[in-house]
Amino acid sequence: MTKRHRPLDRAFYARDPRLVAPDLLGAMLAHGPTMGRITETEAYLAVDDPAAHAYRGRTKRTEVLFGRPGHAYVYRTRQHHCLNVVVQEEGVPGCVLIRAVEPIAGVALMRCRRGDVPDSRLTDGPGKLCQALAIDIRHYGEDLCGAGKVAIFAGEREPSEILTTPRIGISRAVDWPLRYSLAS
DNA sequence: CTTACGATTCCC
DNA sequence: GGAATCGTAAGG
Repeated sequence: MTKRHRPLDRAFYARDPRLVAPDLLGAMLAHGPTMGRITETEAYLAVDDPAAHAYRGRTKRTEVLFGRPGHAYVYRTRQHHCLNVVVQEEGVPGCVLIRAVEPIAGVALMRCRRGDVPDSRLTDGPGKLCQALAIDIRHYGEDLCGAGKVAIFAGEREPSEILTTPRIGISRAVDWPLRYSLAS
C-alpha cells in the first residue's frame, strides 16, 4: 500500500487553515464507492474571522470545531450540506471548507444522486459534492483520520497550480483571499 | 414560543 | 434576480 492510500494524519490537520486549505488541493475525498479529487477549498480562521461559524462562540452546532483536528464539521444550509475539516490544535476552532471536487470514482452513482445535470456540474459546489458523495449531517464529528466511512487520502499536485482568490457566498470579510483552487 | 437568517442551488 | 425550505441561534 502506497502513501497516497493512507488517510492524511492528525498532524497534517493540526496547522493553520491557511496552510491546510491549499495543501488539501489534489487530495482524494472518499465515501464508499465514490471518490473525488479536491479542487477548491476555503479557509475559515479561528480568531477574528467574522465569516466563520465559530466567530459567535461555542454552540451545539459549532461544538466539533473546538475539538481535535481531522474531524468532519458538517452543517446544513437551506436544503444542502457542506463539509469542512476541523484544523489546528484542540480548542482552536479553525476549519477548511471543501468547495469542489473532480469526480474520480463511482461517477455513475454520483449521476444517480445528483439527477439530470451535466458531468461538469456533478461536484462543482460544496452542496453538490456532499449530495454526490452522500455526505450529510450523520457524518458530523466523524474522524477523517481513522476508519470512518469518509476519508481523505493524500494526492499529488504541482504548487504552481494553486490559485488564491477571495471567498464567495458569504456576507462578511468577503475580500479576504482565503479561497484556494487548482488552476487545472 | 417567535423571529431572523443563512459558508447554496436551481430556475426565471 | 428570486424562490425554495428548515435547522440553528438568539431573544421575549
